[in-house]
This record gives sequence, structure tokens and C-alpha cells, in this order.
Amino acid sequence: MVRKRVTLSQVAQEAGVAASTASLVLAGRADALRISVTAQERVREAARRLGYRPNAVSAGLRTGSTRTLGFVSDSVASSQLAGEMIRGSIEAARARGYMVFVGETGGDAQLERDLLDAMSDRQVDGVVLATMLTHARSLPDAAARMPTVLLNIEPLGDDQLVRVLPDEFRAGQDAARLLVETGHRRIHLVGVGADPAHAHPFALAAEQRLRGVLSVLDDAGLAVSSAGSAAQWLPPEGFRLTSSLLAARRPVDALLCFNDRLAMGAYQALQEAGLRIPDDVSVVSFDDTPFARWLRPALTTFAFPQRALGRRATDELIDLVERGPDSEPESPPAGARHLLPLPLRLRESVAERA
Amino acid sequence: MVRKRVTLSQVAQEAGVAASTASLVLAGRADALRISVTAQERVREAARRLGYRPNAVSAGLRTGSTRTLGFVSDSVASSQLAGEMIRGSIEAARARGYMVFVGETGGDAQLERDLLDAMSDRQVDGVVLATMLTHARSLPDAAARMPTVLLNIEPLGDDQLVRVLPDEFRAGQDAARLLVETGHRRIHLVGVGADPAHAHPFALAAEQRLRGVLSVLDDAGLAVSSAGSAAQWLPPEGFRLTSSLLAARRPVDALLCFNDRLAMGAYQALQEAGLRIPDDVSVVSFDDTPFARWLRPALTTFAFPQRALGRRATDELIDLVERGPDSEPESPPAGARHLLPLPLRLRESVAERA
DNA sequence: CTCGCGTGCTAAAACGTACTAGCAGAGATC
DNA sequence: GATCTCTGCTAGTACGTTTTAGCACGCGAG
Repeated sequence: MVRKRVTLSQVAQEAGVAASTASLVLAGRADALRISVTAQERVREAARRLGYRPNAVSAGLRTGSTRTLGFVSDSVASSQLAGEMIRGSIEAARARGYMVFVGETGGDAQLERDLLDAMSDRQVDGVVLATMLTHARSLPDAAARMPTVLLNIEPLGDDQLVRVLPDEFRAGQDAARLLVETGHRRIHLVGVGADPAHAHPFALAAEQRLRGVLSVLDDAGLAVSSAGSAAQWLPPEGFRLTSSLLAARRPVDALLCFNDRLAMGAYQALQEAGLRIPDDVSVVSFDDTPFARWLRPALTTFAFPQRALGRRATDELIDLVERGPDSEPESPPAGARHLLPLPLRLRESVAERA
Repeated sequence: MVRKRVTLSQVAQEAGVAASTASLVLAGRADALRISVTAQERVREAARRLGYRPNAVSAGLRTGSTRTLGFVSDSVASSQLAGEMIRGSIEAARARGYMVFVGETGGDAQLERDLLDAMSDRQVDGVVLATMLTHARSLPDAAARMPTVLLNIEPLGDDQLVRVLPDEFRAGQDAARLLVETGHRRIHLVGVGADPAHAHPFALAAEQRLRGVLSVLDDAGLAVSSAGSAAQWLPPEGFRLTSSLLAARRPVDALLCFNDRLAMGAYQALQEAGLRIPDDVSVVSFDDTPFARWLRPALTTFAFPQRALGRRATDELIDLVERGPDSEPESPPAGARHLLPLPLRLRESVAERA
């Protein structure tokens, strides 16, 4: 079943040279070390003929670098986010010749340590540490022992690691601006209270997003109203909050939902109350969950850039790894923070107001 | 930044024994090879004190086994399916001390070969080859060269590999039976035609599922009606098919949608036509997509067991790997096919008919 | 006293690659 | 003819394990 792999010495033998010569040729260091062109050709030809592929395990043992990365996330819950991030990470890695080990902790710190150990045992060149849940957190020791990039995490203590994050503040601004500029005046938040200090439970993300919203509404001289905050950002909560907002008979122009699932619940409440979207009420949201485009009318939302985040974090990690730990002399200010935009998906749920 | 790992010889030195002795002790082969209890204790103590962890790369080079698996899928499209499968795979692997490399091909055969090569270069012990798209396909050569388990794939040529698949036929039966037993008579299929030979485009899966449905409807003496087949199983298609079904004014008791996204479209068409679910029309579906429970009324559906599939395939792979290629004497009939059920998620979209 | 045997351990080779140090031979120089 | 330099290559070691073959020692038996 398992055909034996061809080794370097077999190639060397076939080409009539020593293993070291073959190694030099195939590593592209032949010119530097004066191997004749004919010998080079013989080696390359032999390698091709035998279908030689270098054994990465062996090379890893020798050089210490395995061209392998780890991706550890906590997410089990909001699976699509995690899935897309992983996908982005894998793509970026692949493009630069790396493979990635994927691990999930479900938020369990012990499991996280075990996973990082298991990856370290396999000599990964570095890891991406990602989260979908708690955005501010302390870091495992392992993060200090190997090249690490934080994805969607704001570390509590250490400040030295490269971080890749969605630009929540800007997204909040953009969403509010979209509504303000289309003439909406009676804007209600769905999912968070009006006070950024208590924006919980999605901590930093929600808080930053809210601050962005507030800064724009303030500038526009608009009062801030919240339909109420929710512990879970799920459709039933969106439904409940929107229903009671409507029951209170306060004037409403637009709903600014803090994610698509809340928006889905809001849709249901609006529709069951006989209100039309966007003619009576506009709805804008965040995430661009798959179903956002399938709602009727299609939901206008700011896409959470999972894939881009995964890709970027991995690219940063590879940069870090390949730069080597020697060039530390702060060429990049260690602890750089990269913010990625949440692009607008303009669909049908926002109307122009007179 | 990077603290040096402790090696076996350091442990040995600390314990005052030879490296080979330390190896035997830590590998648990001490008793078999008569190492004194005191020496064993010294080794273990030293290992603990120094925080020794065996280098898996080195061990992999020596033994050929890296306790590493590969998971290669084609899916980019229906991401949640893939995500959950991967998650299941990772869990199962983790539980038995394996790590997994994840790769995605997007259906590109060349990329698939490259990924399998890259994994093979890293000496994975085996791979799970999964698909979300085309269920019947030919296999890359690499599959013959290392232990391989097929996930959601029915191979075209070779018949020898272990396969793990959802039990589509049974799910079709279950869905049809659910509707028949609750008294529905005017059942319409949404997404596929009534002829299993043309069940495309989801080939085997849809065909098997349809055959299951038909077998039950036939037994119940019910005529088979289809609202029409769709090239894409997405909400707009579900909406379109259901709308034209209703426009044709044929009597309809229940809709049997071939996935949740079609069902979502069907919901929209029914609601916009002023029909109530389930009072006027029952709806049943397949997949249990996250939004299924958030639709109003919550959708009754048969859950596609992605996670279980991933887990099972990985468990089978590890069994295969650990059994070794030597014990081939067909203890398990090579090419076993494991079918996993699609469990019913009974919610609110099906009513009892008089 | 010698032999044989059991006990407790170790030396050494192997896995496949990377890379340093250096060797052999040809030609050039004096 | 001896020395030097340059070209073209190779021997050998290291990476950190696993594993086989076998060594040294002490003790009991003959």
C-alpha cells in the first residue's frame, strides 16, 4: 500500500554524486559552492526522474524549521466566523508554502495549553492565537516561547505581540453615518445599551463599535436611543427587543442592529407588526452572515472580515517567522496593531428619508 | 524569545543514566527491558523537573510515525458544513493524541495533489479526504500511497477505501414518513424533480435521499409531486419554486424541501401568499442549518451530521493507521462503508392533519 | 576455580537532511 | 621541480529520538 519515498542519497547515487552535492544543488546553493553545471543538471534530472520530494520532517529536525504553523481558536459557538478565519489562514499559509495545524479550545485554558504544547512538540514555526468570544484576555506562557500573532484578541498584560483586529470603531461610525446621511433621525440601537461603559457581553468589540456609533450620532446632534441590550445576540432577542420598542409606540426611523442575528429577529418583529422594510423602518447591521442576503428585503450590513483577518494574521506570522528572531532590533515596532475594515454590503434594507 | 527545548540527553544526564535508558523509561518499556525501579524514578523525576517534552519531529524521523493527520476537503462554498466536519475531525484526533493539518482545494485537482504532497512530505500518518460538493469522484494517486478514509465521497473506480457517509436514503424515508404519519396527503418536493435518475446536481446525495422519499410515498400509495428542481439549493430558488406552485393553485398539504435554504425561500413565499405554517402548510427539510431554529415558526429538519461525520472518519482513519499496514489480512472487509443517520430536529413547522 | 546465567544498563546505528571544513587534482607561477 | 591557487566536489557531523545487540558484573552451580 505504502510505496517507499525516494531519498536524497538515492538521487545522489542515481546522479553519480555525493549526497551533500545533491543537497546543495537542490537547495539552490550550487552556484555559491561551485558545483559544475553538468553535475547540477545530472542531479536535477535524477531528482525529476525518481520523483524525489524532500522529507520535511528530516529537514525540520536538521534546520529547526518545519514550514508549519498552528492556528488555535476558542470558538465552537459562532462557527462560521471561525471557519472562515481558518480558511483565510490556510490560504495565506499555502500561498507561502506552509501547512497549518488547527486546534480548538472551546475556551478551556488547559486544553489551550495542551494544544500549544502538542504543536510545539511538532516544531511549528509559529502560531496564530485567535478568539471569537472573549476579546480581551491574558495569554498562555507558550505565546512567549514561540512566534505568535494574536487574532481578534487584545491582550490584557503583555503588549509586545503583533495583533490583527477588525476595526470596530470605524465600522460603528460607518453604520451610523450611513443612516444619518440617508436622512434617518429616529435611530434605535438593538443589542446594546446606550452607555459604552456597559456594552457587554462582547466586551471590547461591542464597546468600540458602540463608541463609533455614538461619535457620529453626537456630531449629528441626534439623541441616542437603545431598544435594549441582550446577553445573547440571537434572533429571539432581536425579536423581543424590537417588539417591545414597537409596543412602546416611540417613533422609529431605523434600527441599528449589532449583528445579523439580532437583525433577523428585528425583521420578524417588524413584519409581524405589519411594518415594511425599508419603507417604514430601515435596518442596518453587522457581520454579513450567509443568510443576510437571503432575508427579504436583503439586509444591508457591514461584513465582519473573517477571511481577511485569518489571512492577514497568518501573513504577519510568516513575516515574523521568516524575519527570524535575530532581527529583533525593532524594525517593526513590536506589538503592532493591524486594523481591518468591515466593508459595507449595501442591499435593500435602507431607504432614503425625505 | 524562544527558550531552548530540553532534550532527552539532558534528562539522561540529569538522572545520571544513558540517553537510551531514559528513552526506554519514558517510552514505558522499562519493565520489559529490566531497568531498576530506582533508575526509573530518577529519570522520571529529572524529566519532570526539567519540563521535558519529547520532540515529535525527531521521533517522527526515527519511527516514521508523526501522530499527525491530514484533512483535505474541496469545500469553500457551503462553509458551515466544512467547518463542522473539520471541527469533528480535530476533536477526534485530539482525543487520541493526533494533530491535524487542514487543507482546502476548492475543487482544484492540481491543488489537491499539491496539498496531499505537502502533507506527505510532512509524513502525515494518514488523510481524510472529504467533499461537500461532488459526492462521486475519482481519487488522486496519493490516496493509494497513504492510509486514507473517504468522507462524504463515493469513489468512482477504486473500491477498497473505508468510506463514511450520511445515510441519505434513510433520511429521505424518515422525512417522508414523518409527513405521511402526520396525515399529509398533498406533499410536494422542493428542489428536485420526481425522477431519481435526474436528481442532479447534488448527484448521489440528492438521488439517494429522493429514493428514500419515493419508497415511502409509494408504500403509502401517494402520488409524487415536485414543485420543480433547482440548480442551486438557495432561498431564491425555494421562493421561486414555491411561488409558482402556489400560483398553479394545486392543493398543498406539505412541502418537503431538500435543504434548509430552500425551506427558507419556501417560508417567504408562503408568508407573502398569506399562508400560515404549519396550519395551512407543513414544511420539513434537511440540514439543520443554524438559522433553521430561528425561522418563525422554527423549522423541523433532519440534521446533516457534519460533526459526527468528521469525528467518525477520523476515528476510522486512526484505527487504520494504528492497526498498521501489516494486519491487512482483511480483518475488516476493506472498503467498509459507514452510514451515519440524520437525526430529526422536531420543531414547529409540521402539524397533524385530520 | 570456572562456567553459565540473570540483571541492569549502555554503545551505536539509524532515520533523511543541511552544511562546514577540507581534500584532490589541474593549472599557473617562480 | 616545488609551491600556490583555484575549481569541483565529498566526508563527516549534527539534529533528537528509538531500538537492537551486547557488555560488565555478581552469584550460584558444578
